[in-house]
Amino acid sequence: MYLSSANVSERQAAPPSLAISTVIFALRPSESSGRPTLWLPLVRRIREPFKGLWALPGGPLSHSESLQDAASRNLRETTGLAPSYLEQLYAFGGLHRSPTQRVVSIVYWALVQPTEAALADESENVRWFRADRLGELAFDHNAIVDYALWRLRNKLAYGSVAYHLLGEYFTLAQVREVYEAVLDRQLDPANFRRQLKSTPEIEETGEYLQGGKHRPPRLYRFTGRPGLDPDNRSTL
Amino acid sequence: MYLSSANVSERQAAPPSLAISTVIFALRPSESSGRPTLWLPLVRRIREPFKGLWALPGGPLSHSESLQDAASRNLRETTGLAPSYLEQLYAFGGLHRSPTQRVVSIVYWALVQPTEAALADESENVRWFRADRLGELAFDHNAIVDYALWRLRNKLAYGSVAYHLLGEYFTLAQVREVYEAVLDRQLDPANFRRQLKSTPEIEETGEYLQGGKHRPPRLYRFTGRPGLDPDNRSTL
DNA sequence: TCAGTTATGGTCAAGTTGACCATAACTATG
DNA sequence: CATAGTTATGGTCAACTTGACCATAACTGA
Repeated sequence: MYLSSANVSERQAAPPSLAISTVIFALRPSESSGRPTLWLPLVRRIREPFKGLWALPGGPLSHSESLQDAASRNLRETTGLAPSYLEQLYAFGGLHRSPTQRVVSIVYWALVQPTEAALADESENVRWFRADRLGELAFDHNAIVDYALWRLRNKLAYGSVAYHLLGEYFTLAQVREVYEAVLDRQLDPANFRRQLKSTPEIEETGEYLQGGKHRPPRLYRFTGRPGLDPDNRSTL
Repeated sequence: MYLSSANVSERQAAPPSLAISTVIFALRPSESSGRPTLWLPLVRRIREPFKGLWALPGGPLSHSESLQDAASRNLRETTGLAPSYLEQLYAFGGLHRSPTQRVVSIVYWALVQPTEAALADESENVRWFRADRLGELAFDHNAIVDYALWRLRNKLAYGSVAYHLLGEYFTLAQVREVYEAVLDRQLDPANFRRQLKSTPEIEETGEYLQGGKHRPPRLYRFTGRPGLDPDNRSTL
């Protein structure tokens, strides 16, 4: 018996509780191929419901913070990370998301750069998983991750989000690898580079990436700003 | 003095309240030109804060309904309308949206067909306004409508939403008028029709629209399904 | 009957995209 | 120290898409 002590009528009287969760994506080299792959951190449930299962990092909304601030905070608290991109994903409010009470979750999604991601805290109860190899998660979190992946692929196709998975300087081949990892298909290097070169937000630097095994590629820098959500409109 | 009786510490102790609002769009002929234009229904605030100002229809989330159901319900209750399209827009949760308490609003946007819209209830406290001629609205509702308009224009450019502003049968010129009204620019009739004819979801019927002043246009029908939000994925 | 107007089909040039080829520039290895 | 291997980079070509524009069809109303 692991239901909360509230009975049915008490539960209906209480307002639906409001939580913030975040789907955090970062690139890490795959163990097998070494190519960059999408990973995300999950936290282990230490209480019922779904005790022992992995879940998205999240928590309640505190009073003095905006929704986005709450997402930033639980991202920092669970993983120690600061996101380079953070956007609202969706508000999930189905009646039976949690067996014990009605919860409305406002979910954000975030991208972190690989230098950051390498430093991320990992522990008994916080672990990174490949986005394409999650097991069964708590609540409706599998569906949420699926939707976040769909959104990531979409945003990638449009424009400016790929660079937030990379460091400040990058080669065009690294950008292509991001696309290949997220979209899960090969892209023609020459055609891909032609497209990138035609976007004015990608700036050529004078530098080259040294230390590789082959011809050293030129380094580029992204100079665009992310699109404007309602949350971010004021910050311009 | 129109603050609620709660003092600051009491306000901070109470959880942020959760509300659902809806931006409802419909096409109506402009009074001046007679061409179709975007309109939306607003309700007058009869209480503080913002008493007397116009606001988006909305209300609290009841316990036994999903977020989308709540949006449908307050749409029906305030305007008597059933939407042909309904999608979550955004969750607005800034700290100072309401001067009296912390409110998180999950906002939906809806499209209704003109036959429905013509029957919509209108009263002292519910009135339709041209989307491009709203005055100052209560709360942050001007910003919310702006964002909803932005989303509508976007979705229109992609694909399938225009038809939800029209009846079951329509001419290609009517579709073009929808685009012209929403995007607020003229489109070349010949090029526009070429694009529509290349989309397989638009089906030619044998019928023609009679009674016009000129050559009778052929009637078409839309056979596509709207895209899949998290809310609508199960319905397939 | 014809002038006015919308519906509809077509052409053409400019731009974009995917498939593919060729050369440049580096490392590693014999 | 030459050369094979590999990635970086630039280019071509045909198919397709897009916007500007022209022409004809088909109806109404005078």
